[in-house]
Amino acid sequence: MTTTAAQTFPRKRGANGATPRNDADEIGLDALVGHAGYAVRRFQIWIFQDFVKTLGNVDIRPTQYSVLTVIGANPGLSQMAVAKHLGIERARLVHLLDSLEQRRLVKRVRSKTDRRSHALHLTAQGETALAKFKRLAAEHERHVEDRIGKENREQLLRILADFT
Amino acid sequence: MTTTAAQTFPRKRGANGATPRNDADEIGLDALVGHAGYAVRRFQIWIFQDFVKTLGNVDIRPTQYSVLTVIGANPGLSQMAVAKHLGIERARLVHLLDSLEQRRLVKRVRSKTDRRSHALHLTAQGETALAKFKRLAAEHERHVEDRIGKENREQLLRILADFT
DNA sequence: GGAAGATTGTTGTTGACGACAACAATTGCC
DNA sequence: GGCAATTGTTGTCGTCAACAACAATCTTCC
Repeated sequence: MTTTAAQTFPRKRGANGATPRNDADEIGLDALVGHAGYAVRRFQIWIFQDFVKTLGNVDIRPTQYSVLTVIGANPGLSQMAVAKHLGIERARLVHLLDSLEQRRLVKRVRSKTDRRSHALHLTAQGETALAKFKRLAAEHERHVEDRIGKENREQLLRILADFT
Repeated sequence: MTTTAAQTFPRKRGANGATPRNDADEIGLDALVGHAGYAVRRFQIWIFQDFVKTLGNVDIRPTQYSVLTVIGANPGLSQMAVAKHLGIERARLVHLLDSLEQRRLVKRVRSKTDRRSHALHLTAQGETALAKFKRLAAEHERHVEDRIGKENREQLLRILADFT
């Protein structure tokens, strides 16, 4: 391995099974090393799974969380606006909101100024729920720190800042 | 073609729409900033799209590329082995290989030693095709460099090295 | 003021993907 | 020799991105 990297990490991951490393078979991923997309994809899967697991009790998935967070921070947004700023398709957002509205976390209010659009708001229940979700999300974020290291996480955020 | 996506961060991304930045509306993503998962997800989507676009002419998707690469580097692997080392489910690999075998890039050979399993090999055609794919993948990798910077890309790879 | 065009929410379809469950063929173990 | 485990396969389910079409509603322009 010419990779001067990875000395700060636990070598093997036993129990949690997130990383399927070579177990004494030593197969060469070779050409895949050096591909940013591959590393990012694997990491994204890991992070996603941990998020889902950590917020499992409250049954909130990453996309749902991002929607709630944006609405909470910007009440009255239209679906179009939320979709655009999260990079979600508006068609997809419809179902997401259907679900969140059924759970009484979000409500759609017809806009007075533009009767095509809906103004999105958290319900009172949604507000308190979101507060809880945020605590759990922070816990998840600590898992990330534990996994890749505090400084590495910060650098990651810095590097990817303008994708947010 | 080569829309040569974004050489040095055009502040706004108009056409390709990968990065939905605020267009003079200035909505607060606020709470989402600081979430590694969110940044990674957005980045992953961007990188994925660029890969698909760059390898669009040859009709190869990231997962297919990773399968071909691993088989090319380790001829004779079983499906189980490939699946495990790529973190793909063996059920899913079946369809991937069906497609790649139809395109005469890969062939399944019944193993002599274990007649349950298939030894996977690239066809001659598959070898030359993969060489071309690798050149295109390298081009894609340059797009990543252009997008986030050379050092940042290297740091990213270093940070995520043990997920590969 | 009204027709033409754009936008917003909605419904539906397609395809890639991860997660599971079940099954036949085969192998390994005792 | 029999029984559990493994391998490839098929199928289902739910998430997600990408489109396309549509009705209701603005906006623009003549």
